[in-house]
Amino acid sequence: MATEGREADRRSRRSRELLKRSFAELMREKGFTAMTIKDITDRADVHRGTFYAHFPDKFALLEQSIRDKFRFLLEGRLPADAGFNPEHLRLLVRTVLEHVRSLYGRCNPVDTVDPLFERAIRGELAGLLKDWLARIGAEQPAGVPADTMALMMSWAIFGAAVEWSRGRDAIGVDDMTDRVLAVLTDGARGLLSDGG
Amino acid sequence: MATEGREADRRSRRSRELLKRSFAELMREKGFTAMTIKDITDRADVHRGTFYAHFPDKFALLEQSIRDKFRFLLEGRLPADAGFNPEHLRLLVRTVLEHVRSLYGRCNPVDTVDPLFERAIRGELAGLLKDWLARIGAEQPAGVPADTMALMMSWAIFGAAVEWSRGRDAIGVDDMTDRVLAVLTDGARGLLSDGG
DNA sequence: GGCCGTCCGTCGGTTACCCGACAAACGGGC
DNA sequence: GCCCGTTTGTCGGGTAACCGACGGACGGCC
Repeated sequence: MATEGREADRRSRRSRELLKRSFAELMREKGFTAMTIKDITDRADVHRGTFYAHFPDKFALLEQSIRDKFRFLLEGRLPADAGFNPEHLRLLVRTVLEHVRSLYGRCNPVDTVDPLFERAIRGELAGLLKDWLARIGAEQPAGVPADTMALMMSWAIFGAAVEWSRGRDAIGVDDMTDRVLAVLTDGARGLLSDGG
Repeated sequence: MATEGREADRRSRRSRELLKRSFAELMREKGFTAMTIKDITDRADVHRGTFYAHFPDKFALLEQSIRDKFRFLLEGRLPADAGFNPEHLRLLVRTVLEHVRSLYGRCNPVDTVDPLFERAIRGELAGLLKDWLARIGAEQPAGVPADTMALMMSWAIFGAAVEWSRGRDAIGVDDMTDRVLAVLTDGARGLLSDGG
């Protein structure tokens, strides 16, 4: 499986890259369900067995390619050395909102791979947040470990994005971003302290 | 070394191809003497040691690439199932004449790799002729084995081409082709029988 | 002269990959 | 139902490629 480590053996990196590339091409040409493992490996000029050394099945490769695409999107908008601060968090939230909406379009577009998309994007999101938090170093106020914090934030952001994408009463991206940020930074404190 | 066999291991074929491709690119970009083995393998994304598993040195790769180019040129002009007959032989001779002239240009163009070019093209030529003769099957009139016949023809054709390329008194390609063909098919019989 | 950086060619140990074959699951046609 | 072709996922044995290090050759520079 090789763990996607970035300093892996040269051969491993190459095979992975070849598989991803040919998968992307076939995605455009005949779509996900139509393509077969052999199609992918033939085009990548790689033995079929090698596929299974890298991915458990076709779905894992799809998920990986979604993650890659999302990561690529983020790298284009965020500075390379981005950390956990209001400005970057705003950019992040906004990007997720737009990306999810563009995927979900109006109705749910894809047949059965829906939860796969969610896992992929949420996973990438959580990973990024975890990195940011780790770079700050300090523990969170209430002794919450960074992992938990990152995970919950990723769910929150993603959930908001999905809900917003489906909603008929579409408020603007900017407004929605504001709301999400407000919840992320302050939580429900306001409601608990003075609300009923 | 892997003997260039066409049904070799997939990995072998791929590495070879990557090396050749990156060699060709570097040939255009910085030339033969300027490029280093590491340049080639870096671009091919292949370990330096792998290079030596395929080619003894840079010169062997150059020779191989010349052979490939010449073979490609021939495949474009000759039918795939070409055999030993007057029409194909004429095409072959003509192609060699033109190719050699285009390489040798006016003066000798390349520094020290001159004999390398000769070996490459002659070798390819002899191989092709040997295939043709083998497909006919029958032995030659005087019991000359096909190998010898092919080898001598290749030297003859190539020598004529070189001489013609250098000659100031340039007769046309067609005329020269005729002459070469005449010698190839009839040898010096005419001179021996009635000439002095 | 001596020093240094680069390139060459080779080697031993490790690993990712290839190959062919296998059983199992699926779908389509009779 | 049964049969058949295709795809899937797995496995054992063999091998090409990787990696890192080595000694040596070459050229530039002080």
